[in-house]
Amino acid sequence: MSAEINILLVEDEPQIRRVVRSVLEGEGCRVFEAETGQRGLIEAGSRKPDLLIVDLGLPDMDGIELVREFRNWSEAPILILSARTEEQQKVAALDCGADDYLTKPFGVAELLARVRALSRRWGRGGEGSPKATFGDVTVDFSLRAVFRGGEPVHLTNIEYRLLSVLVANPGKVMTRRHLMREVWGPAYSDSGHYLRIYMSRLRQKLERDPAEPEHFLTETGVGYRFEP
Amino acid sequence: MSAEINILLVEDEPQIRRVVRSVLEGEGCRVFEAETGQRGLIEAGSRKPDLLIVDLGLPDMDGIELVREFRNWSEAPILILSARTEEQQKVAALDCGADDYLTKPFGVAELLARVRALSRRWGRGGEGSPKATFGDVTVDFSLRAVFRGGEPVHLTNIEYRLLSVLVANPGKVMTRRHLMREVWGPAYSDSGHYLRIYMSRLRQKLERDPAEPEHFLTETGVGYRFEP
DNA sequence: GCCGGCCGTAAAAAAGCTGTAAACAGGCGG
DNA sequence: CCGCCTGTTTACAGCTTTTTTACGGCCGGC
Repeated sequence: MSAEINILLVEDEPQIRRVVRSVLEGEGCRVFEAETGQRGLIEAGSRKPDLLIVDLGLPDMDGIELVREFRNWSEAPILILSARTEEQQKVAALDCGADDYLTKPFGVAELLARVRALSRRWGRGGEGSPKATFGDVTVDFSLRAVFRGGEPVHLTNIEYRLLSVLVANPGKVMTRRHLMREVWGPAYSDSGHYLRIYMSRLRQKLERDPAEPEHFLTETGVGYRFEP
Repeated sequence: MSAEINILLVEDEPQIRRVVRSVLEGEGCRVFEAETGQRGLIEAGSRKPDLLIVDLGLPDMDGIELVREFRNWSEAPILILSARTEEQQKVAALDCGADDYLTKPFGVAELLARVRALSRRWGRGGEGSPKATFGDVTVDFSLRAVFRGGEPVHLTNIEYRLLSVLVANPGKVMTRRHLMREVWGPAYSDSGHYLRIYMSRLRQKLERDPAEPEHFLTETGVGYRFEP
């Protein structure tokens, strides 16, 4: 879930810092800390966090000011922590660009759930998209797109499915039977004629020299093998 | 700000419905109401709200169940209202796909601020301002308006929704099924005939040469892809 | 060297999918 | 009541993908 994301925590109370940090790190996040607003802005600039958690009651500056500054150059989601329950505070913070507002005291489970909700929204199509790379080719599975040297390569449905199965099992010999079942479904019992045709097409589209394939190798009498 | 956006309010208590409706309409939103979870799902399917506000304590079904169902076909933001303050409730709702959780009693100003925060996030296609640009076309999500070379282009409801979904996922292949669910709702299982028609209209209105589209590309056998 | 199985490529034919125009229906305002 | 706008249905021409069909090369056995 929120694994692998970077979080910057701007909070002056050491106890809260400690508990928040430990619980977030328990979820696999990387947590950076800042004790003051000034320090927070500097850390934000250098760490490029994916999520900002800010206490409104900082000693040196108003948290809202920090939010406003941060929003000048980053779209990352912001979660406000605050002891103040006045509605006006919440409205001001949210309208300045914060995305959520949690009043102290809060439960860690709720904090985690809100962090998850924010990072779930934010993570769309951005960073953690699963990709595979070999030679000058990259396959982006979440985009369902293939690029070669930066240029997009158009693959047919069958071509893409075949490629997916092969790339998902690098180095492993895939029997013709298995490949055909994965791509055409269990009904097809063709001796593997289709496979030769589509392998040929894949090689022509993705291999440097289709006559001497480097990545899509044939295992005579058995099937094919993908080598990154 | 939140002008022109459609909101569906699922709430069984008439008083709360009345106050929420009036305050949201005061901000220029269109508000639809549903008294039960069943009715809420039906309304959601037909009204295609841009934002869903749900009371967890519905008479006929658990609000969480509604959230889960809705999330099957739409990614619109969800704001939970609830009298329950137990942390477990909040965690469950947020983890099922809700984006924010507000406990009763709440202030209308805070409600509005949270609605603003959610709808502000929602239109984010690109960077900075809630606008998207490609070729000589700009889409202003907060105005729900489309301009081409500075001149306004009129899009019908369906055309606009389709455009929004596509533009929100640049470079990604969107399956016909997914597009239809986002635009027409979960009920439609049409094989994708509508889609071709409205794609054609979008291209005629927004592409330089509709016969050779540069931005709205078709992935034969799969769906469509938007390329900025 | 000859033969037979296996493999790769290149076409043509069939099937299925796609784009566009145009007719039809229903709501809404004048 | 009428006309306009929107969304839906229908029809058809054109294109892409898939499947079929055909042909030539490689390699080991004999």
